[in-house]
Amino acid sequence: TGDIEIEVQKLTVLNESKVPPFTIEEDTDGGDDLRMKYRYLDIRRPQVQSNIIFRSKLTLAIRKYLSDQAFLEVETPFLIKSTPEGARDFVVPSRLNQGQFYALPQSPQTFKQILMVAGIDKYFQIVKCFRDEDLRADRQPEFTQIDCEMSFVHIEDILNTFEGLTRHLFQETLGLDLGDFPRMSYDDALKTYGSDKPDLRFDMPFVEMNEFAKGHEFSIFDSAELIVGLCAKGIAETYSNKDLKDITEWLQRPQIGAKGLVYVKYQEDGSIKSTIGKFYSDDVLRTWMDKFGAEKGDILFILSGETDRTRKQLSELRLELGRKLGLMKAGDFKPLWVIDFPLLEWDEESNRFHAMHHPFTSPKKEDISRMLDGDHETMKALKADAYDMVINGAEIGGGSIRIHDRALQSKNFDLLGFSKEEAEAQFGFLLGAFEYGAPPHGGLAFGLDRLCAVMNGQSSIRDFIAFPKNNQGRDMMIDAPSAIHDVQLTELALKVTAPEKK
RNA sequence: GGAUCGGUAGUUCAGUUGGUUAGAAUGCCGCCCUGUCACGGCGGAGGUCGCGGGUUCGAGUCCCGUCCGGUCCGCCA
Repeated sequence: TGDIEIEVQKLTVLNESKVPPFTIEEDTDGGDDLRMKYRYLDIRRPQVQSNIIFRSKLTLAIRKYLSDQAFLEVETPFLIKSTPEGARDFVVPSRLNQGQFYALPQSPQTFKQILMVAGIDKYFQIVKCFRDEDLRADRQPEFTQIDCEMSFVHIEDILNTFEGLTRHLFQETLGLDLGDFPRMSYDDALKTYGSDKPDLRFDMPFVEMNEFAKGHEFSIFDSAELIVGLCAKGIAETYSNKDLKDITEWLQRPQIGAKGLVYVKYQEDGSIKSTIGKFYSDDVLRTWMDKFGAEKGDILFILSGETDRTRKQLSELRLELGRKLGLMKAGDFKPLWVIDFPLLEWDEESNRFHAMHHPFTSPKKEDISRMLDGDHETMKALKADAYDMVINGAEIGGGSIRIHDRALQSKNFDLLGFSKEEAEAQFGFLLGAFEYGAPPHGGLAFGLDRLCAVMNGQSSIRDFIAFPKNNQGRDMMIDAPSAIHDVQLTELALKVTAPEKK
């Protein structure tokens, strides 16, 4: 800012530069595509540069904190046997074993568990993971995890340890005290916010309305599995008919898929205006206001239909209102532990159970006996010692207490549809380890890129990664012939793309 | 795999119901100014309107196809 003046006496140009394709300044005029093509110019911009500096500082703070807590950083291999379930694997052809492939790890999960059996009681690793799935603003096919595991611990130990780490990181890098993280069960999160990663920077909780909204000859509500609404404060006078029409249409887009939106306006003069005034008297609608804790000037938004879908739709509406009404303030951080996830998730399509977290997750102690001889409905209701850390509606990390008993692990594989042979072939290494006094253990993994993005109030993780992937990724690929130049792959092997999800 | 938005100077974009020579800002080049800092003044260069086909007297604009990109859904244990 002009504090220092330099009198130039001699100027040597070390190397000339062409005119850059976009302005290399705080605010560039370059589009995403151009910035990626000339990433070496883009990274010169203060914005991107400070992101990369931040990431470096953050990983240093992580290593320091965990080391001080006696965690050991241990590397695990990248060229490994494929682990089914979950995402598609990236594969690498093997030179020595024609027609065979390595998979790149989706996470070092089994390796870190083996380290627990091996007596590395506190492990961490800042490690690349690979999942062959489509990109998103907050998702890259290769991404970095802060991967952690501890032996002889209960769920409390883990939550406290990594809440401590997170609090330390915010304090150290942003000078912010996050305080104690609130906790919420998975069931409550879905019931109250329609999401397993609610953004708590604003409240706007759901109110379920079946009990008092049914039985008024409004057939849409009467036939719905769930009627649920939320209250938007103080917008009744400013939210126009056009706004209401727009938000309804927004909800009806195929991505969200709501059938329609019911609103009840409680206007400043005390009058009620609603799409369903024909079925409900103003007096009845006023009693609704009490249930929502609504006051004059508020609007209730109500959706109905099948439970899961309706919750999800209302959750989208909640977030959209939060954005539109400016309730997600920059610099505001609201962390949350979501706990007590279900162990299993029934998949209608493949007609089998999937692991909600992963196949090594332990059911809650009190659920173990029910897991061993329960029926289908019991299985659906099993809860796991699994948890997610959520900050501002972003899933920052997640983990679980693992199974450390061979028999229980076998039972879990069984439930997930693995045959004994398949389980042995895929996970024999780990199952064998469990037979030698495996300690109780558990851990979690943070998404480093997401943590960086959330801490800096950015929605995209892209600018924390020096060389991110774009959707095509062509610039990072080589043609098959040169990739496998000295491997005599069969025609069949050449056609292999990636193993399909089982 | 699906939905949706977009592709026009180096860049970011505008371009009406189809109608002369396709514009703006910024950047770039030249000259002038020299305490400026988003400097200012004057002048100038720069476009196969993604690509291919069609309709039309006439297409940046309408239709069909195709390629590329963004966002979202599916997917992401």
